[in-house]
Amino acid sequence: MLTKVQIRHVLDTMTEMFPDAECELTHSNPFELTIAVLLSAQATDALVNKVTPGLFEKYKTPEDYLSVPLEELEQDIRRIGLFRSKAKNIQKLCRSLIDDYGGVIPQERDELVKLAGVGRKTANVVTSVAFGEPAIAVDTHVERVSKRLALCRWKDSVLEVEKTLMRKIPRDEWSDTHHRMIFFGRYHCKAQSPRCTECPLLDLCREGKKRVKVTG
DNA sequence: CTCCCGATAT
DNA sequence: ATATCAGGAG
Repeated sequence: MLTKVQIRHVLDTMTEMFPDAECELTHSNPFELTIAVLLSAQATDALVNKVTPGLFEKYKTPEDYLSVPLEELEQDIRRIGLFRSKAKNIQKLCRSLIDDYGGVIPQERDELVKLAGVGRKTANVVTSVAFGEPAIAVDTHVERVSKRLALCRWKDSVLEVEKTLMRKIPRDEWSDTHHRMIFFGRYHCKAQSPRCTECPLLDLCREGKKRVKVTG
């Protein structure tokens, strides 16, 4: 585990590398953001962004998503993958938005996670990006980067990773750090071929040192 | 824990 | 061919 000074160094380095890191899912309101994040499970942002422009043009309100047969919505999002469960969740989500929330995405995380297809990670993204509430959404990138850099323990669950990061990072830096860690993981500390040899954090990364020794 | 699933990189 | 992708439900 890293010291306080080392963690400060990690945060500052990521800020230098990705000063403008932000949500890359295209959206223009909280409802579109929620749909986009739901669709992004086990899919790349790039692919989601290819589908959502047409989707958001066709479906603008919860009522719109409920106005077509399930099979039609499935075909509209088929390219993203996991399309059957996602289409079903979208219609269930829209039904409860109309029935229980006045057709509007709720701002509280405890309410968001009650929506179909919305778990803790998606809820954290929505509260943070759409409503400006400090949060750290632990996705595959944040988990991988946190474990490689020993910001948390290797065996930690995603919930434990989130708690650890919230404890070690100042609250007013949660959202920016969260996005910088995603960029760092997506473009630099990648799952398959991480750029360890050109990494400014290699000296405090056990995983990177091991990897450099093996691969050269 | 398993299952859902197509697109893309390696 | 296989791993991975802004996970969540059962």
